[in-house]
Amino acid sequence: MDILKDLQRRELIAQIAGEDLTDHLTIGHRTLYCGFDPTADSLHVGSLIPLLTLRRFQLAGHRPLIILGGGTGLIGDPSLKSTERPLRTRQEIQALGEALHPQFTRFLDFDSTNKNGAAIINNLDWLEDSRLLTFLRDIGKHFSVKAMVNKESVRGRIERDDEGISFTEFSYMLLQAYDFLHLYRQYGCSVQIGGSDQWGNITEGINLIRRLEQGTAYGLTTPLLVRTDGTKFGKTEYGTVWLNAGITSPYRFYQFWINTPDTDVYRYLRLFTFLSGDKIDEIERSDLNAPARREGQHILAREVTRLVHGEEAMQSAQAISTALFDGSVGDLDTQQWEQLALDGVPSSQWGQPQISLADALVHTQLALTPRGVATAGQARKFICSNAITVNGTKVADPQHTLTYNNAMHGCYHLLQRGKKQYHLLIMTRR
RNA sequence: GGAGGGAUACCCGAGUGGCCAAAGGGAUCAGACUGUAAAUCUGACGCGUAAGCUUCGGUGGUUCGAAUCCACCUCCCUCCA
Repeated sequence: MDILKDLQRRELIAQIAGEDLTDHLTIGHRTLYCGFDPTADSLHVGSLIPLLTLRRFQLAGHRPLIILGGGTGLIGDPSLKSTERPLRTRQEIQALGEALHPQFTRFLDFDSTNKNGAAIINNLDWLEDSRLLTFLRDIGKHFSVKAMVNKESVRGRIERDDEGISFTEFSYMLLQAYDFLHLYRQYGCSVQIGGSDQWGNITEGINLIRRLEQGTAYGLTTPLLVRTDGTKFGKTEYGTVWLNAGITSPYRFYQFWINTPDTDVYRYLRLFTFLSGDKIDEIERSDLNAPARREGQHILAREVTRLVHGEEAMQSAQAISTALFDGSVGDLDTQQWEQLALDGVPSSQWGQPQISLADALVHTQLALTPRGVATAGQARKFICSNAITVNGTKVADPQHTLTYNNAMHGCYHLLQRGKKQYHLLIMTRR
């Protein structure tokens, strides 16, 4: 399989550095890398693009390296960022790095007995001990400030009157170039991939390798994802969609993909799944005949959730979705209710044997006014305007009261406002 | 330092003595239609079941009655030095 052709068909290539990259990848099995700086305690859906691209390369026989930016994270990448970031402490960076570590292992094969087994390497290992004078003489001499200043990734910061850039951040591209050089020397790593914001950093690395090693290295960037409606990819009303199941539940994750607009779904299938291009075209064709089925969204949600959280979590996310959106809440068993309570929907407890529906809507914050406050008046309005569903049944009676008796399994009341806002009220018994 | 203009609800913005809880637009939320979509239409959008209560930068004042008039204060903008 021609990996580049596949990537191209999937629209995964923004830019390529090195004209003969195809030959390079065809002639032999190569080592490539992508860096991830620990800027949060979880990766998010946006990180999936480079991560899955590494996997695509691995499936094509190449060896992927993940560089955990324990060193570069201490400096901060200014690329295409409009403001200077505050420095994080070493402890913070280390903690974030440790949190990210397990997330990488899911997507690649780390079997070291395989020739192309993946590895995770922390660039703190070599950046930590580099010596300032040596670095400035041996590495710094090969960088032209003029060229660096002209990089699109920092030009905005330099040209704007109201924003600046510290030398610390400005030096970031030297470190990343140095990483590439180090990996080229130590691991024979000849290809770097990254998001399109990394283009400048990647090409500097390639230049450095050419100058110091007379070697040829390559770069490939993936496009910046923008939804067709112009909103930022990976953000929802619930915030960023993270890969960590403890932060973004598998159910919420599944829902994120289910809600993909039609205009984006086939592109996402290409970008985020390992279904073949032909298969995806086929899905698109069949959806054209039956758009109401939204086969594309379901397949997308299934595939990506399985990939990130595993078969079991995907199944339960799917079961919860079906129960919630097809109004068959009564079908849920105790175990599924417990899971819903755990991370499926927001939930809270109520320690008394009854509560009026209106009060419950205030208590659970579902009766939110446009200003963002939950009030009794708003609760009544919602109930009277037919917006409230309790355990799958519309309730329009403002006097309705929740009790043990009308609860599911004696304690669960699934409150729903509108189509998508849920809250699980659990009535506890003393 | 001098001259002028301004501050209205989440945002923009109309309102210059009562008919103002305050036009209009956007955002948000709900309903209808749908496919857990888009578009569209309808409704809600200070708090309160209601009577009513609290709002128009702040503090006082004039008035039967103030977002509106007066005084002072705070902040913003423009022009002249």
